[in-house]
Amino acid sequence: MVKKPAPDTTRRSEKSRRAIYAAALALVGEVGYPKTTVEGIAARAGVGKQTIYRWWGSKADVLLEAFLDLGEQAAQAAGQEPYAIPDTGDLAADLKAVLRATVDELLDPRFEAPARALAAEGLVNDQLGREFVTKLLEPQLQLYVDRLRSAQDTGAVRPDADPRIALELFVSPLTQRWLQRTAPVSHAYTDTLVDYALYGLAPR
Amino acid sequence: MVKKPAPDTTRRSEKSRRAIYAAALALVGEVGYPKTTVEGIAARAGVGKQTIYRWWGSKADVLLEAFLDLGEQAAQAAGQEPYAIPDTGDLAADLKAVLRATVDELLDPRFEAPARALAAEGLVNDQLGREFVTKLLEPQLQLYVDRLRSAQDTGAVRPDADPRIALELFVSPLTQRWLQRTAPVSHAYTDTLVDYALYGLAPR
Amino acid sequence: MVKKPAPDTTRRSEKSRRAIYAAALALVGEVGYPKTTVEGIAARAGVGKQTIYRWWGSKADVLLEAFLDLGEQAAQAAGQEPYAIPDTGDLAADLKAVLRATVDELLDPRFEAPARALAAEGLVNDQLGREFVTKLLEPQLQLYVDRLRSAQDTGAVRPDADPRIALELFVSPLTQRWLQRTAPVSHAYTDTLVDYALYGLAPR
Amino acid sequence: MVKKPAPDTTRRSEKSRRAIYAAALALVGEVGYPKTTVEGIAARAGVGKQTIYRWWGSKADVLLEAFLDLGEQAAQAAGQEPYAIPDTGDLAADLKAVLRATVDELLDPRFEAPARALAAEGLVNDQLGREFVTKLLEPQLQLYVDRLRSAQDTGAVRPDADPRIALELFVSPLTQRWLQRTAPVSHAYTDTLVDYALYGLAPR
DNA sequence: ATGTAATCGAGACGGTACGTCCCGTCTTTTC
DNA sequence: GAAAAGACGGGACGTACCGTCTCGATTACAT
Repeated sequence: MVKKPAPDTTRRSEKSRRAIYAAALALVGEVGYPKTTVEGIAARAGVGKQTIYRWWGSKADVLLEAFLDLGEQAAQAAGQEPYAIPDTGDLAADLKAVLRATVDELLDPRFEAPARALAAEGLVNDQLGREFVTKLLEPQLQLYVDRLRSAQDTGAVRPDADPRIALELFVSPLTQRWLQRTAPVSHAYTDTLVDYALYGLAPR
Repeated sequence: MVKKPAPDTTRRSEKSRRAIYAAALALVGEVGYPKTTVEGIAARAGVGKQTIYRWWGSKADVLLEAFLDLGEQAAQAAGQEPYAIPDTGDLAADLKAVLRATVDELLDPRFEAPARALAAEGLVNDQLGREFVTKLLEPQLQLYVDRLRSAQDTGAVRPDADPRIALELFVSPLTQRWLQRTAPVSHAYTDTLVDYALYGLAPR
Repeated sequence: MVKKPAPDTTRRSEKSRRAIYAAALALVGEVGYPKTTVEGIAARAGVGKQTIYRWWGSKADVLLEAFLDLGEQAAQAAGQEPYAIPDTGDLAADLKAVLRATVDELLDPRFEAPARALAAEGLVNDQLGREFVTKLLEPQLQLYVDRLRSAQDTGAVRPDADPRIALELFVSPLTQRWLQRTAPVSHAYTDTLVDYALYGLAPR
Repeated sequence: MVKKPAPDTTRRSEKSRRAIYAAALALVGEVGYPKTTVEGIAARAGVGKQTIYRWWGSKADVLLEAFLDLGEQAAQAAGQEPYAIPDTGDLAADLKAVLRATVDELLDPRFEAPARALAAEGLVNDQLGREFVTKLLEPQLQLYVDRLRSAQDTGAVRPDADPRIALELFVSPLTQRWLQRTAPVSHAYTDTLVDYALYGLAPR
């Protein structure tokens, strides 16, 4: 197998990289992912196609990095953002707060188009799906695992519950509603999810 | 606006339709959705491209119909299938049974590739997403709504719980694990989901 | 070896073919052969690139056919063209007349650019060179062979002279001057060539 | 207009220049002129592309210089070569001898590829054509002019013949046969050319 | 039983985008 | 300050499919 020689990262044009990120995100937002083309990104970024192919393997790769970068930018802009779920002692309140923030983010049009596109591509493209999950999804989910573990310590959650599964009770429904547009998402909705998940559907 | 005259359905070639379904499903399984092309389907089905464009609007449409047809075929083959969730009086048992069957289906390679492809396309293509949800997803979910309503009548589920949200506690996690491959799905997993959803994460 | 299936000639678009010929000749004339691109020809002809690649293997092939067609058009337009060198009995006069006509043609800008381009490409591209020679050059030269043979019958040319070589004495110098622009060509020049060739450089 | 400052010739790397010549000639011989690229020459010569663009304007320029250099090398290697046509008093014999040597050179594969490539490029590229003719062709032809002038002094050639045209009678046919491959070249062929040119085609 | 109109397999067509190859320029580091 | 290295913006390559458009050949209905 002939591996093409890796390009020299130290010579890379930062300006072009930023322009490519911006163009990719803009195009996905404006014309949608399927109509976003490498050629279009290059033209919009004022860049040669080869500059894209030199550093990325596909438009999906570009978009993933652009999206990760967007997340970092937003994080920095928001000041030192916690990267942890608050722990006020009131689990229900903490989860509801975080999920409300998540809802707001999901409804932000700047995030929506690329996030949806990446999720879709990840379903069908194994390699990208793997990256999407490990780089974006898992770190988020881990925060819930941590908070639930803490709740188990204080007795707010049953000690035998598997936190990795438990978090799915409120996270997955939200994700699915948003991705598949089966129904609108709202703060009331996520509040309800938390209540159902914590206290069960069966009468107490 | 000139609407193209609807073709004469009575003259439609049943043989071609079936060949197109078969070719579409086979190709999606073999080379994946993105590499499946209308041209490829036509060639494999021994059919002119126009025959596809005459009856469907895109490869996604073809695949959706092919998949619906596949479902019907499977249903008929399986004899009278319930199209309802059993109601033995034991809600937990009934849900676990249905979800176990669902897991088995999701792991069937014949279903996996096209289902995943359609889900992915639906995320990014509004019109198809809508159809996917209404024709495939909603009917399934409605069965859970019905069963949960019945459970509310018998007092097994709190009367104030919204069944449409309640079902998401166990259905969405399964869907997401399967679609995004965040973790493997199994009978044990869905059993756990049902328990958590019914009895809550908080200690009783 | 996988030979791609020959396209169906009967379905070929005559209009596109003509448009491609016209575009190719125009572009070679306007921007020169090296800057003439398949893409440019397609755009100018209002044709998809594939339509060119379906019927020709390269821009050189296109130009060769376009040029042959141009010759046929011109021939038809000129009414019954001779396709033979006149035979008035006066060999010198006949050759001078034909060569003067050739000079006029070589100086016609409509012929010059494509002819020069094809000659150049033929030097470096064996396959095209072969075609250029057999389809364009040889038929022309054969006319001289015929006329010289006739001259040998009447005693105007030595019977032991090889006509195929003899004709080169006046044809090749003209060709080379024109192609390589070593010196201008004119009626006087070709007249001189005929005289030198017939009567020799040595004193009589 | 800003003319780029001429680089400092005294600092030029002789080693690189030689390597570039060698690479250019080798590549033209191996893959042909059209597939010979500046990038390829640079890589093969172990040289940066800029080093080529600093000293030459195009691959044609490089090849022309490389070819001229090759000629000088060959000349030096062959010992002090005459750079004049021998003058034994027998014009026919002298011309035949020189033309036989020329035939040998034309058939030498080391000369063939680059010479043909340069001739072809010259047909289509005015500037290079001009250089090719003045630097390579004309000096050669001038030798014939000189020898024919001398022959006119001794009465072996008619005094009113224009030597510049006369030489074309035997030189151009040879050139054309070789370049356009209309027919093979050989010693017998050039001998015949000389005879025909000197004594004419008409019976004496 | 025949005429006729629509579907069918086939595939050429005008296009768009692909991913690759080079162009000629520019920048960085080394000698 | 030339040289090796190679990233850059750009343009064209030749290919793959798109969705539309003719072509006969077939087919199934209305006469």
